[in-house]
Amino acid sequence: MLEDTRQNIINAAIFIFNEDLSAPLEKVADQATVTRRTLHRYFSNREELLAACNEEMQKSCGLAMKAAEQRSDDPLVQLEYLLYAAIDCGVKYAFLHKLHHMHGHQHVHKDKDCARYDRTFGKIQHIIEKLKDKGIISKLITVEWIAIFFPGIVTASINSHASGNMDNEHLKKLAWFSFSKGIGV
Amino acid sequence: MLEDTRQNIINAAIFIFNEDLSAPLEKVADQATVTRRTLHRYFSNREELLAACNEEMQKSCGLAMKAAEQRSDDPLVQLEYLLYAAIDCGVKYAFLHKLHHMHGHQHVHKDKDCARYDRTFGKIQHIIEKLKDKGIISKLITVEWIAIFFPGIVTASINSHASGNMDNEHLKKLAWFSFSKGIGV
DNA sequence: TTTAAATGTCTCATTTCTGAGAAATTTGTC
DNA sequence: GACAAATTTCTCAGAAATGAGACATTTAAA
Repeated sequence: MLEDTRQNIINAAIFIFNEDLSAPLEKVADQATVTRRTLHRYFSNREELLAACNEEMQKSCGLAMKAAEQRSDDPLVQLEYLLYAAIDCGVKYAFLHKLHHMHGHQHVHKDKDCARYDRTFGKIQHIIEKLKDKGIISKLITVEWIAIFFPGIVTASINSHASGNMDNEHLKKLAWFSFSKGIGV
Repeated sequence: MLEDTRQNIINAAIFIFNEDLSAPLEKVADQATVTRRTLHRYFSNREELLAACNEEMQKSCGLAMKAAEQRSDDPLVQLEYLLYAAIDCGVKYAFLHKLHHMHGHQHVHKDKDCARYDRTFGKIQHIIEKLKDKGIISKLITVEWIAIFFPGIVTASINSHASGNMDNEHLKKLAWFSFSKGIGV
């Protein structure tokens, strides 16, 4: 119950902060159907809560990405699973990505947190390069663009899932179709 | 000069609010290199400023989309121009889209503002349907997904543009490649 | 160069957000 | 049902954000 509440608050925070980073903590409490007072017993301030969100997102996304990658040896299949995994991570992926690409955030690999982020998502870039070498992906498409395109597709899928009028598995298939065709596979 | 400042503040607000809707107004003022006092002389409160942002985005995006559409009669070419126009609108497009798809915003066509938004971007959906009827777009891809995919590509392009390491025209071409292939053209 | 408009500076009252103590209430467990 | 833990309720003080008045300074245009 104790850990439940804590986790519950973190999830609520990720959900709220993803849309409005400076939202009052009361909104997070409301989202978690908890009193602001309770929230403060778990997290003494916004910074601490944000740190917990970050930890949760890093851990959760990290595990999901790693598991996805290990499901196959074929880089193209890996890429497909990685896309599905990212979509499954949902808001956790979206918010983590936002934090690391926000204006004002200096993303440097030297930073512990950025390094961890890079370790989780750098795989994708690596796979892309491999596929490009093999000639599976059109040489005309730059790696930089694909690195932007991938999270673009993921956040699009998450938005679609949020608006709710679509079967999740079908959605993922569509996302993969658009992504794979979009990089010239 | 007077209208300059006003416009300047609005642009700054769109930029800041797009990333952080509840950001203190001081951040907007800073972004506009103006005092908070000056900002308040133009907009007596946050709500008024947001309304002005909305008006600016609607007007600006509305004109751009209309112009793009009129550059051709071929629906596929229209779609391409619409994508370019949306990317050119940049943060204005991104924030407007966000506002109308935010959790908590009930998007109903009856609402004046939502209707205006729909009038501007409904064209895209209409074109998609036309292309689908003609068999140019794969029947397997749903219109709902494309309606999500389009803004996904646009925001991806905007993010890429923001991170700055890419030529704008090239970026647009890549975006169009990924979008058109991604919908099965 | 003068003059009016616009902006900046300093200040202040008000509101909202934050963080936490203390007691009452609910929840889960034995 | 009794007990302990967790949460709520009520409360309050301090911090931050907001909105605006009064006057100094800058800017642009005649």
